[in-house]
Amino acid sequence: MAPKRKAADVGRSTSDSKRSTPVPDATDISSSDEYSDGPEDTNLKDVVEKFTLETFSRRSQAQKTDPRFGYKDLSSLPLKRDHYNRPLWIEPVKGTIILESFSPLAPQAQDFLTTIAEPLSRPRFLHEYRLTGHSLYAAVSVGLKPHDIVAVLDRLSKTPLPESISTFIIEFTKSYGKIKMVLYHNRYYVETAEPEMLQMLLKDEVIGPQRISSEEGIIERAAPKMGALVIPGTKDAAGVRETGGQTKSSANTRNENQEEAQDYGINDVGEDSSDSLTYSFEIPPSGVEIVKARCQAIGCPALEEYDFQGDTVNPNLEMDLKPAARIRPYQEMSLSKMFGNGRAKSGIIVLPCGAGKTLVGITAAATIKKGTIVLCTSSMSVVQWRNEFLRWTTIDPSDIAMFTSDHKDKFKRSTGVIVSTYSMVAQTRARSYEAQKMMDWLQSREWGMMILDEVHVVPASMFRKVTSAIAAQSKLGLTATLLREDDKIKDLNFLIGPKLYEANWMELAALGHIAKVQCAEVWCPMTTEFYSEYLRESSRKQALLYIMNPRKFQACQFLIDFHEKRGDKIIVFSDNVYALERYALKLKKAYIFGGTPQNERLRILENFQHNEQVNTIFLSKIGDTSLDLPEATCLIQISSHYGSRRQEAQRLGRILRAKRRNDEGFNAFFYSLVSKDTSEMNYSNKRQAFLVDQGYAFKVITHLQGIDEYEGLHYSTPAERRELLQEVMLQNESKADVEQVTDDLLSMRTGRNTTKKAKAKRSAATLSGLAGGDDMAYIEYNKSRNKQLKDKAGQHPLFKKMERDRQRRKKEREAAHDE
DNA sequence: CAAATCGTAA
DNA sequence: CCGACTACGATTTG
Repeated sequence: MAPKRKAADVGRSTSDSKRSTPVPDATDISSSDEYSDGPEDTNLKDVVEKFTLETFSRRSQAQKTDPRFGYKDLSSLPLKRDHYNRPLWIEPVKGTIILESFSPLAPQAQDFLTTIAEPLSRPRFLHEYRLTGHSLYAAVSVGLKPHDIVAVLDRLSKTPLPESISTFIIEFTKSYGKIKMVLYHNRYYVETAEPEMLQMLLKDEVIGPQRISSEEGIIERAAPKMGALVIPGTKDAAGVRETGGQTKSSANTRNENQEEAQDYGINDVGEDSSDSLTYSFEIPPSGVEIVKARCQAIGCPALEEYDFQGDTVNPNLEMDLKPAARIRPYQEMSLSKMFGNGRAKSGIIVLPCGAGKTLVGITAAATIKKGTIVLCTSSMSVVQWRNEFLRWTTIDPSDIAMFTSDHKDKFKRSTGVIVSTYSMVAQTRARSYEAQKMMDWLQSREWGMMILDEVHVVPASMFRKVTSAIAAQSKLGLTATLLREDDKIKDLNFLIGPKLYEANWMELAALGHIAKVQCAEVWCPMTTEFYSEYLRESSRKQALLYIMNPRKFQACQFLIDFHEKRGDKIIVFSDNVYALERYALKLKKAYIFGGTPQNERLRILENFQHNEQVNTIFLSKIGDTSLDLPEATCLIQISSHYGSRRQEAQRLGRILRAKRRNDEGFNAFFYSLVSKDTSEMNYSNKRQAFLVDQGYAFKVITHLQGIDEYEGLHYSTPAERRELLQEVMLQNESKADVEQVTDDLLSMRTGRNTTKKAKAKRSAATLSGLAGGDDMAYIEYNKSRNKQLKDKAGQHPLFKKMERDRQRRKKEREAAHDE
């Protein structure tokens, strides 16, 4: 049986001809009975396989393929006569599209490609995209028609569009975007433009029963049009621009490029022909999740759209952008994708940090003018969102409320904007009385839109609950980096919606919306003392060694000094708190980490921003997300966590919004200090992958110009370095000590052997859990026991260590305070 | 305010 | 492929 399945699988694994493969092929032959068993069977299978179309094409390709190019060798494809006028290379096997970004058509092509394909890498000259199921889903959801996609691709391609690609597009989009989940007068409808699709849905075993059989039956409606909707803040709204006929018809403001683009058939949004009809049937609110899940399972995900203009049930919110507020072209572009057909689509907008994500969210809210809920990751950003709302819109301050652990406002009138955090809403544990009341209130009403800030955190198991917990008619996700190191990012397609827009960092930088950045990786050799220790140690201690590498310290010191003299404001990042502290103290700079009290943080940041004397601060990874950093112009990274691309991007984002960015020749600087020949190099490469794909070039600096003549470097004598090494090793040993001891402690206390030794550093309360203490009495016992143990702190090495940590933190706080 | 607890990233 | 490991934030409670 096994070989048979194998053959079948091979037949099916063609990425392109998935559905169109005719049935009588290898599968059929091999499954006929006379060949099904016996030793020659496998032999025969091989023969049969050899003659399948798939193997054949694979082999013929393999023969021609230069191994250095792999599947990207396109040399066998015929070129069109005028290929030099056309900017695209389309590769038939994986759907990779290469764009020559120097082509005159590149700007239009780029708009088009970001809509239909996933940008993989966009360095300077050649941009790489890939057609995927998801990207096509996104494309049709903003209103593109499959045959238009094929036509435009063919027009832009240097080679005739591979058959496999056009089949792929047509086949995959056949079912996408056909089904819409519409909330109309506060009732949920499953809507489609094709009667056959409707019949199919009604016959479906899961979806069919959900239908509410009403006297209306199947409802026919005219498809919605953009109509008179104008996105506030755009030039249209201001009436500055003389509107041509086409601008009127689809109020996405077209810039010059797009008008040209028309010649190539790139008009991507809102071109529904006026006489089309839609068919829909009603389902109960409780069925929405079920139907969506089912639609996804049968391969035609339902789009969510909110006909907010027709919504008369939810009260309107009086809110408008202030007349002075102008949104930038790319923000406009992203919003036009969202409101393409006069309804609000759910989806995700990707803009780099500092490019005004908040304003996009606010403008969307001001367009819909319904109750809006904003979710962010920290309570800091809650406050910021509220302030931004007040800053950009005419909203009445009493109409915008916050819901965090210390603010539990409600708005007085019937509707408004509420800003909260994910954890507040996703919370499963006991809530305080107030919070519970608040949650009930949140869940009892319907929201016009849910804005999800930093949407890449949503796929985390806890946070994904918010999408179902709160009844919102449309969802807008905002993020700078739509990537995670796990593979949950694709879940967003169905939790929120497709990616509507993704900006190109380089382009924004060129236009001056974000700062230009020079990225450099500084390679610091290890000193011999440190390197010999490095070679001997286990990986964890190695990390400390390469972070504390004296040469790296010197490089850091040198760079700080160099940039301070240039008048830059510098942020130094270190994920390792110990190193952070050592560096900062040695260089006499302020530093902030998790243990720094709130008021202290504010004071330091305040000084950093306004005090001429304070030009450098050290931050732990606290600075990645939850700190409202004043603008900096230079960033130095001395240690970082594993290979987090998102973190790297986020950190870079800290210098993108520099106010001086439009000064002539202004550059922001991003340094990554790496100890040579250590595992740090690997991490560093991984981390940079995203930025490199965005088009940033990392320069490698092996020797800092002028560092030799620099006076007053720390650790310039062997004696100093030995001292440092000793300290570092001591730090190591104390940690190693604790692990050893706790190991013993655990086995002693649990009577179990040490399979769980890694958990040993947890608090004693957890130990009771490990011991199998499930019944309450035992836990209680352990609690009091814990107290006893705690009281004895100082006697046992574990508690000595804990005590030391406490003391250290206290001291740090004091030290920071004195500063 | 500190501690406990849970959740997150990678 | 799953669990390393550590630092951190938010919330609630005492």
